Amino acid sequence: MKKRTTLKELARELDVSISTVSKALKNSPEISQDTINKVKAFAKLLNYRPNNIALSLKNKKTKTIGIIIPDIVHHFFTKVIKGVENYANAKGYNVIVGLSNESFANEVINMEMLANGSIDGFIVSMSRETMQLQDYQHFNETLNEGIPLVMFDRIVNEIPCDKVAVDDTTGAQLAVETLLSKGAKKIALITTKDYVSVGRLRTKGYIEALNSHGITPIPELILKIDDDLLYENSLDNLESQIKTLFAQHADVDGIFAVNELYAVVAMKVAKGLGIPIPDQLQVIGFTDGMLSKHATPALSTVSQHGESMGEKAAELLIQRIDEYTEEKPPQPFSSVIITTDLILRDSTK
Amino acid sequence: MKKRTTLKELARELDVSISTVSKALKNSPEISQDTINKVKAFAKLLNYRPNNIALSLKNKKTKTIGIIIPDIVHHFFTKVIKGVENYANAKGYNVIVGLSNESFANEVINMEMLANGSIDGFIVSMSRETMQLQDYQHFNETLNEGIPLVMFDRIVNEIPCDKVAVDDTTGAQLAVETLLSKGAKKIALITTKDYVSVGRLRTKGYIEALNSHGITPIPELILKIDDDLLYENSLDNLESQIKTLFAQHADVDGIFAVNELYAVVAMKVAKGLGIPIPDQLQVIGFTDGMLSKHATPALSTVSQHGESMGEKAAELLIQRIDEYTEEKPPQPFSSVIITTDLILRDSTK
DNA sequence: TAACATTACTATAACGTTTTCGTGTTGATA
DNA sequence: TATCAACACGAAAACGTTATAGTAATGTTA
Repeated sequence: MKKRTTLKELARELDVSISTVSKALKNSPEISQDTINKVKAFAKLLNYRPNNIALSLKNKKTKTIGIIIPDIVHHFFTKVIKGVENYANAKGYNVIVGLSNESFANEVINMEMLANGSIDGFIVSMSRETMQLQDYQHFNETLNEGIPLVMFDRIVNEIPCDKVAVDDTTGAQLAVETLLSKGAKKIALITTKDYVSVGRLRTKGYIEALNSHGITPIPELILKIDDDLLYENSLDNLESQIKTLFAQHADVDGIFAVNELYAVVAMKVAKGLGIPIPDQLQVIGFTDGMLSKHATPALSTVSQHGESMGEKAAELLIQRIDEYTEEKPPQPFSSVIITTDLILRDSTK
Repeated sequence: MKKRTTLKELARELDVSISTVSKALKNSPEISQDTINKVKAFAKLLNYRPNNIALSLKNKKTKTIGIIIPDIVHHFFTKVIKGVENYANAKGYNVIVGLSNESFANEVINMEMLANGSIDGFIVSMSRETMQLQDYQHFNETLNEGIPLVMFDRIVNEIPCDKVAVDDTTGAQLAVETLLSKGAKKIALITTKDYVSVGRLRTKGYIEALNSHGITPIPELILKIDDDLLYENSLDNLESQIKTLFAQHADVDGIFAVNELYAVVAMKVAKGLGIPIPDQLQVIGFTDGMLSKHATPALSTVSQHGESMGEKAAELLIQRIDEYTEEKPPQPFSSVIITTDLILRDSTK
């Protein structure tokens, strides 16, 4: 268990100054080829590698970016992380992950932990609680300190920063219109409470699609689930609500759900009630994850391209970091929309 | 966009020395209460927070740990990350994620990137390629440099470090024995190639269970899938292999699969062939993820408790880091086994 | 009142780099 | 042979901390 080799040690052993060693390793023209060779050979021998922390301190940049997400067990978020990693690593950045667990306090703590010089910028998707409380002070503080921030997926307009979002409304609209075009007459919606932006927007898409087809949305067909359910095992409540829906509206022949779990649970309930899918009931979900692919029947769904979102977010962030460090004039903030794709599988005709 | 406040600025503004400011903020008895109050008030006013990087350089520890995994889209790995985060954050550590994408080169690059002072220790699950190549040099180098390492899940004995594993063999054995006790006579196995340690060990459990019941394993009933399939969409090959199996051995009445995806695909094929589950065919998988819970029928499975594994790994690592920094005598390496649980659902009788 | 403690600070080194600005040898030039 | 580049290197500051050692100005004691 040896200590890490430092420039100082190399210098001492080679009987030259630290400066010389540093310059030699960087092929400085100030240093003779002879010395360069000697230093390099010796450095390789001792397996010298520069200390990143010292470099970070000197350069005032850490070459790492922090990503704060509500939950990592969600397939969508892991896709985003993967995208961020792809882009960031290629650019020589590391990625540090903070989990808020949908809690405001955790989000704040995590960001504070990282904002003290550990990272050059943030990529964030807000926790549910933050959206509820509408307290965005920690974001604004971060921005004020000169730390760039890119928000994705769960976005709010109040924060002046780059954003990457999914075209939730359009995606939902297309899904519902597809259901209509495939013959569904009475389409139910399973969504989240309105404070979750993505739920709200997808609900909007659902309503717009119906309206544009001259159909008046029926409130009873809209199930607004408390998002807690997603993260606990207590899906029973969701199941019973869906059962009630079927009981009261036996003629529902289409379901659009704002995530794949809701969709899969709906299918499960329907199958339990002996309702054939897609013959009597067609279902479309949102987010193309494991569940959609391997459900029976395979779920038609709106694919969000999480990996692309992550890549785009990383790109925007690193651009912004460069802008700061190179003291370029600030560009206006961009809001990138990643378009969705409708993937038709066996839960639709 | 102000600059970060430093001790130096506080000192200048307050017309005292940097040392005084530093000590005042730490309530040093050397400093008068008067000055302490003044400094603290001013520091709060300017929103001073110490620069982590400078502290890292000084303390020679970064308070962050690196976790290197083959893939983040796997539910099991995200569970582990969550466990690591839980424990690490509670101890004031950050978690930095590196993805190897199952590639040896990526694993090496990622570790090198982090080993240059960015982290205090590693938690690693080897990439598939690394297991194939059996090249563990980067691990040994890391250890030689005094950076502690904890391996989990995909483990190899050659590396002298702490380990956290699942009792793969026992778990598999129990699963197969349960299948037998529930009346299955002819049990097939869907596993990975042998170089994947977990696949090999679970296969061992399968064989031992059969042997202990006086049943001779039939090679044709053992499908060794190339793991590539897991990560691509090309599950078709797997499906066709399973179909062939059913065609040649119509009397197979039990399947044990070494992961949940294989199990779910097997169920899908069986359902396609009109084989009723669990009446005519019982299935048990490994890893309790989304797929298992929401498959129809819900999949009986061996639960690995990924979150506990992550927590344990983090605990071992941080213990080891403390041991290093406090220069305690080295403890022998521990190999912790996280026991599995068999969760019985609807795919078994 | 000289010696010594105590108080409340300040100066400085150190962590491992990079970089700017010297500086002492050479060899060439006038 | 005095002057001046060119060359090859070293010293020192800087990044933001902390910790050790030093130092004035007091107060206390014999």
